Amino acid sequence: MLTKAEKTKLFILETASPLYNEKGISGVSIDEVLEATKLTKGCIYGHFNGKEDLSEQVVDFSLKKMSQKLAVIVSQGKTSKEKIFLYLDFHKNPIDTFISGGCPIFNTAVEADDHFPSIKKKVATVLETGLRGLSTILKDGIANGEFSKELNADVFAFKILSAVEGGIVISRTIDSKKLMIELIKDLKKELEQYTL
Amino acid sequence: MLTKAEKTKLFILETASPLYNEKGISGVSIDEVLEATKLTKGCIYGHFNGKEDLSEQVVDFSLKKMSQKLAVIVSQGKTSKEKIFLYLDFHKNPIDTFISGGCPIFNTAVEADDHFPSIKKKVATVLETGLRGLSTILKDGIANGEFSKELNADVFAFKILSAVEGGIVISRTIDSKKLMIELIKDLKKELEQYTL
DNA sequence: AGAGAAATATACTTTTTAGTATATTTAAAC
DNA sequence: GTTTAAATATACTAAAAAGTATATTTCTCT
Repeated sequence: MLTKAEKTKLFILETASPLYNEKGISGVSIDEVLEATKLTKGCIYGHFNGKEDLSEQVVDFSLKKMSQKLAVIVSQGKTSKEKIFLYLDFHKNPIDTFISGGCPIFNTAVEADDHFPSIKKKVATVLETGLRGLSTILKDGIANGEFSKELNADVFAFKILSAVEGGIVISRTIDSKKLMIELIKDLKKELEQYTL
Repeated sequence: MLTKAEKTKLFILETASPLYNEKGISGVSIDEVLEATKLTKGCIYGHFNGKEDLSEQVVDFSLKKMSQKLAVIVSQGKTSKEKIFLYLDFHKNPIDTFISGGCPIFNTAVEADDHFPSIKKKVATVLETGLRGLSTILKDGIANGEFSKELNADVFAFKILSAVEGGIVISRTIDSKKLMIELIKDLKKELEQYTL
């Protein structure tokens, strides 16, 4: 059973998570978190050591939540191909995302890049794990005869991840998921070419 | 000839541009712009109506600068294939970018997405223009017999843009351009498959 | 159920950041 | 070159945001 304090902390993280994902780390003030949670300073500062600590923990929470979700999605697939297809299909709706505001991994990567070194490190780990995950699925597929040896797993993993994440941002900005859906179809077709 | 005021304004935009690109709109304070330019409040507020106006004009400046650069790059190519290859090659070094801090179009797209509607509109236009540009090059290539009719210009344009932009962000975060270089090779190879 | 500890609320201070009023300097047109 | 308008600097005010001290409530453990 969770103690009240643990529940409250989780509630803060859950509530602040979309806020940070929409507005970015620098775009969110403590007051906005108070407003969103309807809690008070005493409470927030009881759970976090300050703005920086709060930001880091919220970002961490979002990154973990997103990573776990993707891991679950992919794990539903039996074959390697199914796993990749599930991963792709998960991104069919870039407008309404799992956490509101787009992909937290990517959003954080863009913002942390040049001025949040500790957070940048965390995102780097998440991205590297994601890349390795996709690449491993593809390599397994090659090993068990699903895919041709011609398939370059590392590069195709990077291609999928880059295209999907990039596609989300563009789709959200131009407010249309049409091209995203076609991109996913296209990436599937590309993988099919390597299917034995 | 430029008047002194015009020069100063341009100098502010030039100097603030990488700052905004690195830290994001919400991450930059007026004081940081003063520090970077070594100018004073009176001067800045003489050229801009406030933080919002400054932000918008800086972002606008960066977007224009980047778009123009890309247009020039692409225009160097004689054939459609050359144009696309030049566009791809331009992104071989995602660590040291044209404007420091990555691609301003993409960075702005991510941040403006949910809480800077007027800026979001501007980025949307830039992205749409970029997409149309790439797509037109591909269609021209099909029309003049460079590429097969099998090539879906709109989708491939979106794929290239998404993958390249996404690839930049990932490469910068994991601090390695290795996969980006391979991605570019791979995208070239993909286009080669449609070359007649 | 009651005592002690933890969590939360309230009211405050400090710091940071944005913005303004006014003086001074510099550029451009005559 | 002098005048006038524009550009820039200085010193200030206002607002917003972060952070703290202390009181009160609510859990949790015996």
